[in-house]
Amino acid sequence: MPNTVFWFRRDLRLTDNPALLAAVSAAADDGVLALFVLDPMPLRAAGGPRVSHLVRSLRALDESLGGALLIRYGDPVEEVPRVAAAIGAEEVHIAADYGPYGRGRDQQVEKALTGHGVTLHRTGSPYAVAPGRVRKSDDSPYRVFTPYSKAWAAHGWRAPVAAPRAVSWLPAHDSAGPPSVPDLPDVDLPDAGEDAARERLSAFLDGPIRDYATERNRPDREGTSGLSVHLKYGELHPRTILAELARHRGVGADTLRNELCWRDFYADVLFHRPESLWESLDARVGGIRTDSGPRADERFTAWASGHTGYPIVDAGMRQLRAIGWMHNRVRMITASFLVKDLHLPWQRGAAYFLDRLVDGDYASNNHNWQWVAGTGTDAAPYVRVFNPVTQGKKFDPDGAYVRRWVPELAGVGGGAVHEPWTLPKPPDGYPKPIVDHAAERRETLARFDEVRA
DNA sequence: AGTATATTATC
DNA sequence: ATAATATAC
Repeated sequence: MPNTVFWFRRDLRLTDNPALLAAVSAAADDGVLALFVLDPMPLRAAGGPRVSHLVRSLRALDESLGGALLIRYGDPVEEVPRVAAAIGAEEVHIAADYGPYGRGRDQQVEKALTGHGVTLHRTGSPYAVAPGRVRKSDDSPYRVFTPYSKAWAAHGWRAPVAAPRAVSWLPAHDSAGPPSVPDLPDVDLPDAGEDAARERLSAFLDGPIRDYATERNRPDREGTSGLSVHLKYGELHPRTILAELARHRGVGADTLRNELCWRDFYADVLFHRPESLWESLDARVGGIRTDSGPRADERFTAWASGHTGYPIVDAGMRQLRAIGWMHNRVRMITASFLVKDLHLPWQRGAAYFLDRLVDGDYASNNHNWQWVAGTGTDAAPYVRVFNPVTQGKKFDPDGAYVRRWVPELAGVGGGAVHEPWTLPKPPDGYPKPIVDHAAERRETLARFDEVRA
């Protein structure tokens, strides 16, 4: 096998990725150099947890492979041709995702490689079923989740590949260090790397999966799978999870399988309709009146910084800012608040989430925002407006989640923390609600009526 | 995977 | 009186 360059996009997506692993293993067995050339990392403070996870993940991978990975951080359009030339590479493998979307950089790299005598391969899909594979009998894509999920289950998925064999690598000789990681808050971030991912999966299957269906909605407890970040960085392949789930029975296994199906479904939607990343799938609902201007900007800032006066919203936004992760239930609540209570476009919130989330995935994030906004594939016959107080009381009944992330409310006991404005002595330093939920809900319903008419 | 209101069940 | 269930938007 000739010398080979492997370019992985910002998301590694190597682990258990059959095509990529086969190519990497073959190259490694021949003693050729394999490389990771990455997009420039977002080094703003906002990306801190993400940069941290990526660097730790790469180091773990390097360690598991004997410490001989050549890792470069830089613009792939420049770095891939440079490295390919330096090692006389005849092949370049690109791990592409989402098909039409995201091909832009690939094409730029491809263009930069023309005339260098290299063969370009696109390999790998970080999904259980590759986007575009599950189709209706007339070959058209599914537009609704439930029929897709049935076809997805019927389609089935390959078994995950085995872990890579022991490999012998040429010594790394690159001097470029990793990007500096911005100062991170003093909280525990999840461990990075394949071993950590598999440990998390085992720990989840050993217990939490039993009550996953309900506990996953409790931000005050550790009831989620915690696997999203590992999926994001390719430390765990969905097929690995599905293979393990096959050995478990029950509603918990069914629920996680369904979540993985959502992930595949939204990637599939993006594959077929790449414009859906930032354009509303339902143009009519997407045309709803939104607010802009200085007052809207102030409200956005209050939302992003966690100062809306609605405790569950503020707790979520502060958790996101602190650790680059937010509980999924709270993601829905905070997203609903931005769109339905503050009347801001969903794209603004989606962009902020992508900027901050360590597990932020284009397809899942943006299509879930469309779901919340009512512009997505899910055509509910009613307008979903999350009530932040009801949701808080229901899913954080004791208020423990709010107290953990909103220190101004730490002294308020029990579920009353979800409506501090009703307390005889509202705590100092915590803002009053910046809008009245009941009034804004009516406003949203009225604006929906405008586009429905 | 929503919310508000009405109805029925349960203490 | 409060909780579970049903229904409409």
